[in-house]
Amino acid sequence: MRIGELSERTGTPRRLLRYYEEQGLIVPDRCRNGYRAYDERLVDRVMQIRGLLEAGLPTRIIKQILPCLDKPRVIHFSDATPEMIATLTRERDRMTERIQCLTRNRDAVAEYLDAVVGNLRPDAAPEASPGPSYEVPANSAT
Amino acid sequence: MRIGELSERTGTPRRLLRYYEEQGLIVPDRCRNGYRAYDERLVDRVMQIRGLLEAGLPTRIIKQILPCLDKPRVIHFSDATPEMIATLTRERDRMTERIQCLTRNRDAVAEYLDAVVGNLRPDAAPEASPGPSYEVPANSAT
DNA sequence: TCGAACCCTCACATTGATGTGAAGGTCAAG
DNA sequence: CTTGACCTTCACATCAATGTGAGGGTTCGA
Repeated sequence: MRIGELSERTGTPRRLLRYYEEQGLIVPDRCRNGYRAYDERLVDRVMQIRGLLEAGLPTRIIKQILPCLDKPRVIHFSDATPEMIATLTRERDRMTERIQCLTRNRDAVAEYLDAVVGNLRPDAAPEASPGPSYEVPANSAT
Repeated sequence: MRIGELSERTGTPRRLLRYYEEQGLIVPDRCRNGYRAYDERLVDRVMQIRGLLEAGLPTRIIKQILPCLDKPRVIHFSDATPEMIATLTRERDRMTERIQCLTRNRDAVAEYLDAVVGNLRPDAAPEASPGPSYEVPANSAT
């Protein structure tokens, strides 16, 4: 497929697809006329890239971990230098930290929301703890 | 404490502490001489901010979710406008997506690492062995 | 043959999070 | 009083990710 279709299917601006290529994250073929030709599998890959970028990983790191994520478990020993192992280990741990931080804070936000909508919408929420120190204003329904 | 101590205790450049203040994420007092005076609790708060930034949240969003995270569960109903509820819900869901994306990819990296160090020596310095790619025979769990 | 809808490269602009440094005020110790 | 280690504000620089558009080629259907 060409860049326009990939762009639509991934919700990614063409500009960024070219940028990811420039950063070495994806490597499309070229048609005879110079147009980029993307493999079907790049749809998933692009969304994976976007997710990782969204989660704060820089392209430099994404480029390094992408080869680990291919379906047929193939170990490229040329990539398995000591530095690469160290990098991957470090990134794995950093990702774990991010996950923990995000989880903690997501749960706190969710708890807050439960408390708020529990007061505003008594039909949708299960019983929250009896209100310790927050007060319900007299607000109109919905 | 003053900015230098907070900087050291959080591993955060002074520049960034002033930046976070400019963005409304932290609000230090001021001594009579104009120096910023930080409360002890800001140590945790700054590290929380850094974690969230690291995880890809912009300061604009962090500013909005921070008030939900205070220990004594106090609902500020002035913040509980419909737009605020919508924002928090959206951000909660985005955080969940990030967590899922990070978890998937972290696990893949971890699996890859397990396979690699499972073949090399898990503890000693691995050797830089040039060579082609190998298919790793079906490996069991660690 | 023309126009619309694609594609290309190149290049500059912007945004958010940072780095860096200048010019100067405060304060404790020598 | 001076020096050094703090602090202040201001401002410009950088970096990665992204926006935007100019200038131009390709393909296809009316």
